[in-house]
Amino acid sequence: MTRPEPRSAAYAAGPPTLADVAELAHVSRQTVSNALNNPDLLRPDTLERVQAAIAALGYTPNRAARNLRTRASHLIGMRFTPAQEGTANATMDRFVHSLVEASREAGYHVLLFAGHGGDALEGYDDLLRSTAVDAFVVTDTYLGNPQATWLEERGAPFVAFGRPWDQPEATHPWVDVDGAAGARMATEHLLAAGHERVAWIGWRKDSTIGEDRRSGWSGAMRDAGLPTTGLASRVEDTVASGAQAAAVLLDEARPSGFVCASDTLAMGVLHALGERGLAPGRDVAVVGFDDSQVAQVIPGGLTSVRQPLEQVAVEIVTALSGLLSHPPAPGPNTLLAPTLALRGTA
Amino acid sequence: MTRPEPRSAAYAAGPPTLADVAELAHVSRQTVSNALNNPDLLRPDTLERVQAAIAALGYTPNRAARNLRTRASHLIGMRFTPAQEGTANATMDRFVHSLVEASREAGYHVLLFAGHGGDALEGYDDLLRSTAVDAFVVTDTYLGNPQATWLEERGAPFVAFGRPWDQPEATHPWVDVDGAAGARMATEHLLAAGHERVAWIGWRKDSTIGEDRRSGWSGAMRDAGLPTTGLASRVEDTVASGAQAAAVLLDEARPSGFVCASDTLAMGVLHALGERGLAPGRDVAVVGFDDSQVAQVIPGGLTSVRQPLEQVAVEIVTALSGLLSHPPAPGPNTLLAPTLALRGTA
DNA sequence: GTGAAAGCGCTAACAA
DNA sequence: TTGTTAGCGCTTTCAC
Repeated sequence: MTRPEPRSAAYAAGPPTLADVAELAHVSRQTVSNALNNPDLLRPDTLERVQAAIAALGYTPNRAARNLRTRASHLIGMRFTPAQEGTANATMDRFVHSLVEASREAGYHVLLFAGHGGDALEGYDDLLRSTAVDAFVVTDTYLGNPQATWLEERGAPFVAFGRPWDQPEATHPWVDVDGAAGARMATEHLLAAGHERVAWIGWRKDSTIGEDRRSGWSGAMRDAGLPTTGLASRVEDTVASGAQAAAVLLDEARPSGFVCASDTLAMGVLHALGERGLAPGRDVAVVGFDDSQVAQVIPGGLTSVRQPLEQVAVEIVTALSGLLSHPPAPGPNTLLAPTLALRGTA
Repeated sequence: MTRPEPRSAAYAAGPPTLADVAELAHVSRQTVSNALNNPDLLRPDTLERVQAAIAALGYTPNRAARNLRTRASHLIGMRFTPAQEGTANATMDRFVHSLVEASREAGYHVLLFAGHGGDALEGYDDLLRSTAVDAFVVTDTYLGNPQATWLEERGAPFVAFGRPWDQPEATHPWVDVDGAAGARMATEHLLAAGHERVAWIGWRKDSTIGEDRRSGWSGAMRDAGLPTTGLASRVEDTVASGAQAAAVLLDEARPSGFVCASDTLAMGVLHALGERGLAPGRDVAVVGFDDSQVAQVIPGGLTSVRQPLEQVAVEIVTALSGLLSHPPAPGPNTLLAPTLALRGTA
């Protein structure tokens, strides 16, 4: 004890420390620490006295000191990429909030960092080497990016939102949403409503996640004994591309319904329908993907596949907790089923 | 120096420490520290040798240790509230990313926390007392919430996104967007296009921010010598409310244009127009507020007032840096002008 | 310009 | 059950 006089809350030059609590409760610093971390070790009356002192001073352990000692920050790092302008993609907002909430319940906070221009890895490297975070949540695995591999090589704990499509040798934990099941659900919904010519507008072939969703559509069509030839289009994820693809399909294949890989593409379809005076939902059915705000607020609403992001976040934090426990207890990877948000277009 | 043998990067049991670098460069630990924090103090050749060692080991200072010593975390805390489902409000996503980016340039990271159910203050209190963050960014001042006052009482450094409308005695730094100027800009745009009966659909009167925006509309109308009687409506921020308000106004006041306090309300107007077979932009002009994804992707696009969130973030971080420097240098509060994103509806 | 010593606030190991 | 000792990795005096 080097500090000459203890600081009361009223005269605090800074937040109270363990020593202040100890002095007030007439115990040693270690006993206060135990009261916090191993309350079972204390005699009930001592514990009570210490807790009273803690409450009286409004004491909360200093994070930096605790982090230094325990070699843990209780921080989860995540690279935050904003929704692209001009698209309807908006899963991030919902996911981040879910992650923050789920992390809190597990005693963690979420630290955001940006991809430093070209080098996405730099942010990870910095945080890792400075031991600023305990683990990462990697969200953009679908880009075929090297982050997962890179982190795995370094033995950095992380959980991916998204399966390691391109890395069959990957062994890291992941949580994902079954996109194929989502597209199948959407397609079967249209088939059940009597549609027979259901078209697909998806992403370019190099998008594994897009191909996965597409397989849900083609599988459902095949299972129903319906042809798919000429009914599919692979384009960029923009409204204009969706509109253009829809126009071509309407001319050449006369579909009565569209299932799309994204709400952005679905908006393109609505655009194309509008230009032909066709009413979405009545003349032609449309289903999007992601249940974005756009799907929710456009007149009539856009039927869309909704990812259970809250559940994804919970599973990710569970996996993370397992990973960070001693000894590490990697849980099973989980594949969650999406739901279909029914609205006016289907 | 208690560690028996230095750890090379190859045999690292953990990340290298200052001592490892010192040993490799044949200098003392303090010299390495100086090389990092006060390079001017070193002789060029020593500096070079130390830097080589740092690079060789891939050394990055341990955050927890540095934080403990310097009593700073280089973390900025922010309460993250997700966009409400069923609305078009989506400023958070863009703002958070801008903040992360601006913070990075100033050497900070962003730590997110959730409002613990009812008690929004709890999250702030925890982080503050555990000295987990250096400062806060407070975004939801418009709710008339007590956070700003609460933080100010405790002398906690923070910058608000939003003026302290309800607290005239507040002296904390803030950055805001001039909502009145935005609504005025939108209104004047319609007036310049020949509209004379421009209606306003805004929020309830207890929303100061809503009243501010409304004043931009009414001011522009007054300046143009036009009447506003019967041309305004105050409703809840939902699509349904917007649609209902638009329907009433169309029946009773025959406006040729609408300016709305949000894109959500503007979508309601589009809804109402659609039901009457009126074409947005051609028959009736509509302007929203926030330039959400919805505004960007609906067929034809929704003209909307766009907040300069990137700039807001930069100003906030600037203010924060001033606040956290020694001695604190509070900058001037800044009020930024929005722009008008012109699209099909106006 | 460089090195030695001290200590930030906490917790792990051990002693009493 | 409680207290003592040591030290996490870093930076800040202060000698040299």
